[in-house]
Amino acid sequence: MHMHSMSMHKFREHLMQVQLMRVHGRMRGMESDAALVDRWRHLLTCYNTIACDLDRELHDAHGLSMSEFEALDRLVQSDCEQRRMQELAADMYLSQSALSRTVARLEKHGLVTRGLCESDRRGVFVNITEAGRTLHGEARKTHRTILARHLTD
Amino acid sequence: MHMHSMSMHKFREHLMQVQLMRVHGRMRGMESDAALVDRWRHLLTCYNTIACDLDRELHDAHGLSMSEFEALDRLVQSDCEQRRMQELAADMYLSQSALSRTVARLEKHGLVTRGLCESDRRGVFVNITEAGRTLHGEARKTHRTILARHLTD
DNA sequence: GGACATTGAATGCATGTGCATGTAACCTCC
DNA sequence: GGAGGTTACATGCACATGCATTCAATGTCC
Repeated sequence: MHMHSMSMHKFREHLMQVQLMRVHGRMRGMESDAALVDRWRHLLTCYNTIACDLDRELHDAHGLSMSEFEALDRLVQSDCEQRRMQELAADMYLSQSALSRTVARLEKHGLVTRGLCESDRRGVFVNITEAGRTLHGEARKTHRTILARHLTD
Repeated sequence: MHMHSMSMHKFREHLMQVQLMRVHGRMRGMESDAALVDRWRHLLTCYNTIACDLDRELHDAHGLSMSEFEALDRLVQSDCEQRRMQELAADMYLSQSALSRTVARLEKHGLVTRGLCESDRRGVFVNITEAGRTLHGEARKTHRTILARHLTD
């Protein structure tokens, strides 16, 4: 009987410790960790589902990769001529080298042209061509349709 | 006066048409298009910022790519032995071939082992090793830290 | 039981990406 | 004005990924 009382006491101590941990210790940290990971995985699947779909359909319908379309989209949106190159890279998620090659690809297909900047001859202007505008106009429909399919609540 | 009344009438008709368009026509469609693109761009930058950071730090600190860590994370989480291969590919965003190579890489570094499935000898089990568990335990801290840095409101 | 389709995984191939580096133009400080 | 550093872009390289294909094991229909 004495023994039983003791073990009960210890059990209560244990319960209290757990409760303390939950309130401002590790347990609570672990809970928010799980929530964090959930949010991250949700972000992962969202992004990958949409990006994959987008990339495939843009390619099949218009021969454009996602990055290429995003670049065209930025060029159309702010159609004042500026030293695009670095600004595009900053605005898009792409690294500088990746953007360089993306623009090279677009240029090869006649969708943009590279122009030298007079004031700073290191800089490079990227100008969208008429063909570029046209193709973007068509691809934009595909783009919006797919976004609507996935992103509408 | 009659004339004035007429043009006023036409003007009112025009206003009504605009309003109708806004309510359930093109104007509203255009507005939601812009909102859609905003949400998409937000998703893009969120994902790329975090993924880039995560990939770099996991690589520098533990020699793991993001996909490799995600695979280990899944293996630890549900540690019952199952015909992982295809389930992993489905659970993660990866294509079947990409997962095959990811597992090959992990195996080469001794973090997982491949095991044959007796009931269906086409299937492949993926088992995490002790070294894999250990490395995952360390990498998990880095992972959670970076998620917290970006995903905490 | 044997021909044909299907499934699970591995692999050849093309490609897009990031990192490190190269190269030219610009800037600064003496 | 000339040396050293910085900036803007291009390029060599390694590599992860997706698609198409291959190969073996399984399932199906006659």
